[in-house]
Amino acid sequence: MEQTVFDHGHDHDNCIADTLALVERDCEDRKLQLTAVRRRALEVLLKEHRAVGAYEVLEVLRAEGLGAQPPVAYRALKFLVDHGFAHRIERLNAFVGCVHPGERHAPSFLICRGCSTVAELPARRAVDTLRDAASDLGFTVESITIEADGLCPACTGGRQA
Amino acid sequence: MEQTVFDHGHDHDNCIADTLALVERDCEDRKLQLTAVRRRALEVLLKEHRAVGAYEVLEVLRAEGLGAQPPVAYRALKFLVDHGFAHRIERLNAFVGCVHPGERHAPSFLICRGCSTVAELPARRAVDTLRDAASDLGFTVESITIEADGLCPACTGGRQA
DNA sequence: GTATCCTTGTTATGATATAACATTGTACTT
DNA sequence: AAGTACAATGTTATATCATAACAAGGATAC
Repeated sequence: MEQTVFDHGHDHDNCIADTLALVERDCEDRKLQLTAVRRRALEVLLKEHRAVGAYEVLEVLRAEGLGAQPPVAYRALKFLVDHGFAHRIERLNAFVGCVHPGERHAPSFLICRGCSTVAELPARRAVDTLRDAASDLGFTVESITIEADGLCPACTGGRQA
Repeated sequence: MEQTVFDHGHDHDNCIADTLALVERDCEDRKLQLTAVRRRALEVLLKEHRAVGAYEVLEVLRAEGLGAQPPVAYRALKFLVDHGFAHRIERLNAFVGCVHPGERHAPSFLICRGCSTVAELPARRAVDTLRDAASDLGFTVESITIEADGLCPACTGGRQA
């Protein structure tokens, strides 16, 4: 079974550090500038496996003198999303750090409405199927969003009904 | 192959009338009030196989004295979505009329970035697969969004690159 | 070292969405 | 027909999400 953020025993400090290291590496390889603003924005996302709004990222940046206006946050987030270091969660108009930065992947997301935790699951099969079906209709797919709302293991059985 | 709004020769007037009739029927059966506001909102959506924003719906309602403030439009749209007569397109923060009202179905959407046309495709398989995968992780799925952005047949090969 | 491009800073505004509360309409009961 | 309970609408005000447009600073490449 896939390892996800719902699992216990996932070492979060290393999880952040490892992902950051991967992203740094990737940026060097691809000559991308992981500037202070962008790096900090990514750290904010990675700190929690939860969808974080642009204005929430902005608050942190602002508190640290890294940018005070919305476009700063939106631009940093756009950079992260464009290069596969973060994903936009359409249901929430918010963002999560990517747990497989750099790797080509076809993610789907499980979004808990109890705690806002977002888990990323591979959805290669579903994506290929949809692409093929679209192609049969003459529709050229450029990007796909697959998101499920519901309750995570920790929030199931509680009072979130 | 599935019949979609990309097909030529689809008789749009009948398409609207037929869908409305189905919805009326369904509302009677289920004792739902298809009020003037709700009915008109649905007509606006059905008129075009395109995602329509809440404020665009509101403009029509306002012009016809059916409600002047945003909550009126949002409430009508919520009614339509809640009862399966319309779908929300997360990518666009907008709405489309459902082409299979009443029927239980697991829709996915092809969204053309050229002309904003939205086609609905069945995605039973993908939905079941995701549900199962989530279930294995202890996550209870309540609703699923599957959306693809791209170019429809008519817009492909043009200057929309 | 200067031209170029990328990134950031800032102002202003646009677009989407809902909370809260008052009023009206509908349908069911007696 | 009056009462009552609930559903739907109307309205004000405001929250939340997002970007256009332009100015200035910083990195890189010749």
